[in-house]
Amino acid sequence: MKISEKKEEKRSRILDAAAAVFSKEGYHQAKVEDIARIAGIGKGTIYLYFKNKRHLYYCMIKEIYDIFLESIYTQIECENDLKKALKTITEYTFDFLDSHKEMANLLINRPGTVDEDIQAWLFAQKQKIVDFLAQIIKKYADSNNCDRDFDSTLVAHCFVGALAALMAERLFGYNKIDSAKLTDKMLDIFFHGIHNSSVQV
Amino acid sequence: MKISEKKEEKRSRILDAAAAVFSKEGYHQAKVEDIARIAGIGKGTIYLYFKNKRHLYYCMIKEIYDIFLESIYTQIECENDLKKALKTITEYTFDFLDSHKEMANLLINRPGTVDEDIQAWLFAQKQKIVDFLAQIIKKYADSNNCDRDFDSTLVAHCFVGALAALMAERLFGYNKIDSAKLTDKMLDIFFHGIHNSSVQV
Amino acid sequence: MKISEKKEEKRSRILDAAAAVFSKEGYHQAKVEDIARIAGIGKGTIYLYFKNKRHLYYCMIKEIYDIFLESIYTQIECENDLKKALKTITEYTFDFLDSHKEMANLLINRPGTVDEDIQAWLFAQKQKIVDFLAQIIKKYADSNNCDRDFDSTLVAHCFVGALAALMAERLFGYNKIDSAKLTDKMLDIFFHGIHNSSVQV
Amino acid sequence: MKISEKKEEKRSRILDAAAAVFSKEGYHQAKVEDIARIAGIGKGTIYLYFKNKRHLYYCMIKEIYDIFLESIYTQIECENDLKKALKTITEYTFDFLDSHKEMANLLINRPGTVDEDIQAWLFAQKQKIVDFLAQIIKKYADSNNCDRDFDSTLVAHCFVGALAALMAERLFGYNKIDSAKLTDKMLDIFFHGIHNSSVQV
DNA sequence: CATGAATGAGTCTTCATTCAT
DNA sequence: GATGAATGAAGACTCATTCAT
Repeated sequence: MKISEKKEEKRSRILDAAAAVFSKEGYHQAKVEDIARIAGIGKGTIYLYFKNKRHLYYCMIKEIYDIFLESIYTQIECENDLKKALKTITEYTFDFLDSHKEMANLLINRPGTVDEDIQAWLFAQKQKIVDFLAQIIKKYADSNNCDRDFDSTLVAHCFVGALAALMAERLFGYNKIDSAKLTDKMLDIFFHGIHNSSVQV
Repeated sequence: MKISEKKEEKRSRILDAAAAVFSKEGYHQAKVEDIARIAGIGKGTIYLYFKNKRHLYYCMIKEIYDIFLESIYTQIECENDLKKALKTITEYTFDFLDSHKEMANLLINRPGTVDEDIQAWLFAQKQKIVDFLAQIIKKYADSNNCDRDFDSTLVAHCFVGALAALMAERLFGYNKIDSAKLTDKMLDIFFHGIHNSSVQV
Repeated sequence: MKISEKKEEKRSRILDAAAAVFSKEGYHQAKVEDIARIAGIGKGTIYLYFKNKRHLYYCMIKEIYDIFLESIYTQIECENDLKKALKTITEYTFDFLDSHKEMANLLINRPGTVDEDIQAWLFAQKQKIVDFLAQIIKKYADSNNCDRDFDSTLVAHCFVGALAALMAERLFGYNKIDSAKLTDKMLDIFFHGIHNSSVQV
Repeated sequence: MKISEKKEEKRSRILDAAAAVFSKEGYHQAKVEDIARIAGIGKGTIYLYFKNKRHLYYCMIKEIYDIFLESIYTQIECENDLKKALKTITEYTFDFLDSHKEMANLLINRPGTVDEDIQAWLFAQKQKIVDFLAQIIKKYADSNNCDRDFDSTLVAHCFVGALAALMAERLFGYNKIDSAKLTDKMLDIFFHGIHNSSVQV
């Protein structure tokens, strides 16, 4: 127990260091030796925990994704109101990335840097998010006897895309209004569009 | 004149080869030698036209962006109807990427691969697009005496994000409906949102 | 006593494992960790018995040589008939290597793999064998009032060389006739040469 | 023509340097960088001529063998007298190794150091020599209506083995009598054996 | 005593870049 | 101008050895 805890703790230290270095330098510029130094361990030790640099990168990204997705799922699972669900997701996303700035940069601006396998994996992850969203959007549309006919998957893609764009923007300093307000604004557009509804009345 | 034409032509050949290789391999996997071979010239010749690999990459991306942006601007400049303008932009974007698939992949999935400078430059380009869109959206909102109060820059970000997401999706095979239909669907969501407006009436 | 017996037994297990691994992989490809695993002990334990990898290799080879040489000496020591002595040596050598195939391969095909010291030691061992043979050949020549004038050391070298060559051949599958027959054929050549003696008569 | 000559010359320089370094250090201790330095070129240049260290080693050994074998074949091809043929081979072998001492050491004492493929290749080369010898021995036996019944391949193995043993001995300083005398002594043993023929008369 | 987690020295190999021709 | 042979800096990875437990 103690040993496996220790190993887990060291593995975690390596992943943290990897996150820091990969985020700052990008995959190719990052040096394994730097990651080791920052983790406070020897170069060779990394290879006791991860098969190679690529594998370390993959594990690091995977962990971030897993934490993120699991958290989202947990928060949403009992929510039946679409607006509330999307609000939760959006706000959580903003907050999550606010507290993982470097990783956010990596994920948003340098995603498929390594090779096609990892690019495909990242794509699959995004697909999962989109499917999840599409599902709850569909439920909403059905339950509201919505007369409008929209492709919920397409809607989900747009939503995720918009979210990603706003996060990217946020990362570079613009628009540091708090996440709740930003969420409200974004959802307003998403739910009502930009059409001047007053005209319709 | 003849000489400078020849030079221009060779420079162009190099950029094309670079686009092909960088798109397929990504920046770091791409080898200068391969680019030279595909361009049908000697390795050293590339260095007569471009300072180094990084510069070649930058020039190549810049050219794609310039062609793309200029084309957009030209098509839009006299358009006063927002819907028509966005439709033109969206459709053109889809078509452009359909005919530059490899570059699209590069730009969407491996953007800031090289270093922070290029990442910043790419960010600036995107900003330009967003600003341009925000401007025409603003004009639309003002001219319609729109009662809704939305941040046109934020709207522009969402629009660009959604567009990017749909293009990424398109690249990987889903949703091969023609660009005109996809554009219509997307704009519908963008203008009217997903809210069940029938309820409101 | 019990303890030292236990130690001896463990040392022996390590040497056996070393023989197996070194034979299969060669000195440089062999990993200390593999030897430890096969010996069923921890990696560090090996270093309680042997100073380092090189020393382990040396001890292992030395043990094989010691067993081999001692056995030869014992079998020969009272033999006065050269032909019988050589027959015994040759047959025993073939049989010994038949039952230590991997080691045979190592000793014959990858002898001085490690460094000059071990190479020199191996050379000295071979020298010992040659000297031993030369001695009994000399005795034979003297006792027979042999009129031919041959350098018994040179003869011994030739004999050992031929023996080694036939063993190498044997290792790779050719000539799987039994060792007794092979011995007879070889000794016939050695004693009478290939000259057509019938012509002389 | 000039270029290919130059390339050939450089390739040759690398092979010479490789022979020097590999002979002195053995395959695994040898550093590619040292070979480059001794060849008077940059480290990377070696990789323009040879796929990798292993390939360089293989090419180097192969060249030595090719020169050696071709020379032997040429000298022997018209020789019908076995004794003269063997004399030529033996003497040439001694002289060749006298003038390629380091390589001789490598070939004799550290042959299959690298991996099983190279070991197998070396074995095949030796086989070729043995077969060649066996063939001329057979011819001799047949043409002399030799009444003795010996396996010419086995004889060839013994001969090659004896030769190798004497060369090994020679390398370490013993027996620096000239190659002609050594050859005579050895062939005498080989043709007439050690049996006291005087007894037979 | 025994262990195996940790270490880091050591090396091959790649490839952007240069420069003599 | 154009070339491509030559270069060497740089970095991932291995594994013998140590030492805290």
